[in-house]
Amino acid sequence: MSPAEQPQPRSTADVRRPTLNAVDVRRPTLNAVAARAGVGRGTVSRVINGSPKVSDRSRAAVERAIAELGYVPDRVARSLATRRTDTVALVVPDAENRLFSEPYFSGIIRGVSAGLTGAGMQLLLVLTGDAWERDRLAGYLAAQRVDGVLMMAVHGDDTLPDRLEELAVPTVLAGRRGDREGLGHVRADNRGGARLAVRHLLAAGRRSVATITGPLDMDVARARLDGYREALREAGLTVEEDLVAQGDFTEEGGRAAMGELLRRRPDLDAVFAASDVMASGAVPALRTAGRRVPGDVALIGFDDSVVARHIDPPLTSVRQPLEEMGRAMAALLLEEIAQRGSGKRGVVLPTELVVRESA
Amino acid sequence: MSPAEQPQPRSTADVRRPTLNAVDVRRPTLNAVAARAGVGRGTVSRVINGSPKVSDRSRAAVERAIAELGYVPDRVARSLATRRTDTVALVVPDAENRLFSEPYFSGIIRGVSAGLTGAGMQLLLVLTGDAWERDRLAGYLAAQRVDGVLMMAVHGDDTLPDRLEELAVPTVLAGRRGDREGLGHVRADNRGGARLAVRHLLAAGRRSVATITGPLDMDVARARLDGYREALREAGLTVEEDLVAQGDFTEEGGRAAMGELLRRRPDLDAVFAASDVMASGAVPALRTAGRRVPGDVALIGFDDSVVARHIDPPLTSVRQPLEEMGRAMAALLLEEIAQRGSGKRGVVLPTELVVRESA
DNA sequence: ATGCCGCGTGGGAGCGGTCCCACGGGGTGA
DNA sequence: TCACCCCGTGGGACCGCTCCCACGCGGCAT
Repeated sequence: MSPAEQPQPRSTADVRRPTLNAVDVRRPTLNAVAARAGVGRGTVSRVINGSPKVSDRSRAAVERAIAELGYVPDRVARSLATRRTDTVALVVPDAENRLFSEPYFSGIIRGVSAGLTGAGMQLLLVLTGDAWERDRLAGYLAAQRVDGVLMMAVHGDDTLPDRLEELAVPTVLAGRRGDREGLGHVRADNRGGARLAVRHLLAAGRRSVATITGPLDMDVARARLDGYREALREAGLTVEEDLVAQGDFTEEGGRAAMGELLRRRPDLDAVFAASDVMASGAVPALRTAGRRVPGDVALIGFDDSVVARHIDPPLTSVRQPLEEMGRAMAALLLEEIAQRGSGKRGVVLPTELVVRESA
Repeated sequence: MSPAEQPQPRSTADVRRPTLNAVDVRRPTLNAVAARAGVGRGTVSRVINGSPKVSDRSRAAVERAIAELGYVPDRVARSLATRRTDTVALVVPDAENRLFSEPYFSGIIRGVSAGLTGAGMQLLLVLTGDAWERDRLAGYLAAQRVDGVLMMAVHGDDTLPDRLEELAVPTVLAGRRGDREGLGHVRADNRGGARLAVRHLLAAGRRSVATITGPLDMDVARARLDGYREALREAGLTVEEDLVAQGDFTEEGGRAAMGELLRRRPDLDAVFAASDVMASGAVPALRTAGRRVPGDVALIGFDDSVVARHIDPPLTSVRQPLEEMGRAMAALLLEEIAQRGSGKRGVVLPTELVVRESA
C-alpha cells in the first residue's frame, strides 16, 4: 500500500505486453519518398520542414512524391531526433469534481485546445489522483518528454510546479498559488470581479452587504474577498468582520455560511458569494429564514456557471472569460517553450457582471 | 479556405521552429544504467520489461543502478522501436458544448482515465472542429501512432470510424451510430431507462404521458423513444402519436416541443423528456400554460445532470453509470488493442431512476 | 585561365530504446 | 572424458527521423 522505498519501476506499466499482434500497416517513410523523388533524405526533410535551401525542382519532385505516396511524417521518430514532442500535458486534479461539471474546465480546455492545435501541438490529458501519484508525476512527465505542462487548480502547497521547474519543463498555471507566483500563469481579475458585484449591490441601495468566501488558503478566495472589501471602502463604508463568513466552494458550505451570517447579522440585505455553487447553497438557507431573494436579500455569485442560470431565482454572477484564459495559457506556454523565461508572466483577464434576477 | 486538391502538408504545423533553446537537461539513458551496473544493454532492457530470463545477481545490480541514477525509460524511444505508443486518443467534437458542461463528458472521461492509467496508457485529448479538420484526423491519428481511439458523440453519418477501421486503428465508441454498429462501443441502456421513467409515471396514476424526444437520427433518441413506447404497451395503453414531439436536446427545443404538446393535448398529465436540458426548457412552457409541476403535470428527464438538481422543482431523472461507461470503454479498447477483433462488441450498462420532486 | 565563394545536395551519425542472434559456461547423460 | 543443452548474456541492427559535415558545381572576381 505504502510507496516502496526505492523509486523502482512500477510493474503494471512496464511488464512486457503479450505479443501485441500489431497488424503492421506500415506507412511510407521519408526514405521511400526520397527514393521516389530521386533525391536524398536530407532534401526531403528540408522540404517537409519548409527550409528555403531547396531548389524549386527538388521541392516539386518531393512534393509530388509525398502526394503520390500519401506520406505523413512520423511524429515519434521526429520526436526522438529533435528531443521535442510537440505535446503539452494538461494536469487536472482528479478530485476536483467541481472543475469538470462546471463550465470552468470546459471553457478553459477548449481555449487551450484551440491555441495549441493552431500551433500544431497536441494535448495530453492527465488526471492525477492521490498525492503519491502526483508525486511521481514530474518524473513521468519528463519521461514523456512533453514540451510543456499546463496545470489547473493548483493549491498553495502544491510542490509539483517547483519540481517541474527543476526539471526545466516549461509550465503555466491556471490561477496562481500565491501573490507572487514565480511561474507563468493566467487568471481572471477576481478582485475586480468581486468589486463589480459589490458595487452593483451598493448601487441598488443595499447597505449591509455580507460575503461568503472560499477557503482563504486559496488565492482566488482571497482575491475575491479583497475585491469585496475594496468596493465597500470605495463607497466609504467600513468593512464589518461579522459580515464575512468562510465557505469552501461547496453547496453545503454555502448553506452553512449563510446560516451563520443570518444568525450574526439578521439585518443583512445583500450577499456576495464567491462562487455560484455556494450561492446555490445560500438560497435555501435564506428561504428557510423566511427571506425572499432578491426582495429581502440580494444575492450575487461568481463563475456564471450552469447553476446560475437554472437556480430560482436566476443568479446574477461574475463571468470569467474562460476560453480566452485557455488561449492565453496556451500562448504563454508556447512562448515559454520557444524561449525560456519569456513566458513567466502573470496574465490577468477582465471579468464581467452578468445581471439576472437575484440582484 | 477550401481544402487543397492535394494532401500537401499543412505548413503551420510543419514549419521548422526557431532554434528551440532546449535547456538540455538530459536524463540518464539505458546505456548509462548498463555501464553503471556492469552489464549489457540487453540485460537492462530485460529487467525493465520484467523478463524472467535474468539472473538474480544481474537484476539486483541493474535495479540498484536504476535507483541510483533515477532512471526512467524514455517512452519516445521505446515507441519508435516497438511501434507502440501506449497512447490512446479521445476524440470529442468541439461543437458539442453540451458534452462538456454536463457531467456526461466528465464522468466518462474520468472512467476512461482511470481505466487507462491503470494499464499504463496515456490519454491524448483531441477536440475536432470543422468537418475538414475531422477529415484530416484519421491520417493525423495514424501519424501519431496512437494505439487506439475513443470517440464520443458520433453521429450516424460520421465516416471517421470507418476510416480508422481501414487504417486498422482499434476504435471504441461512446454510443453507437445505428442499431448494428460494427465497431466496439459502450452505451447506457437507454431504452430500459426510458421504460423505468414511464413506468414510474404510470405507477403514479398518470394516464396521458407525453414525450419529448431527441433528434430521431440519433440512436440514443430512438432508443429512449422505444422505451417510452414499450412501457406504455406493457401497461396495455396504446401509443398516441400526438403525445410525441421531437426536440433537439436543447433547452429551447424542449420549450418549443412542450408548447406544441400542450397545444395538441391539453389533457396531458405527464411528460418524459429524453434529456434534462429539454426538460428544463419544458418547465417554463408548462408554467406559462398555468400548469403546476408535478401537481398538474409530472415531469421526468434523462441524464441526471447538474440542472436536474438545481431546477425548480428538482427533476426526477434517469442516471447513466458514466464512470463505469468510461471504464468499460477503456477496457474494451485495451482488449481490442491486445487482440484485434476481440473488442468489437457492444456493451450496455444499466440505468437507474433518481426520484426527486418533479414526478 | 584559375581561384574562390556559396548554394544545393547526399548521406553518415546519432536520438534511446527493443529485438534477436550468437556465444560462453556449467550441468547433465553416455 | 566428450558431446549436447540450456540458461544468461552482450551487442549489432534496426525503428524513422533530424542534424550537420563535406562535396560538387556554376558564377564571379582576379
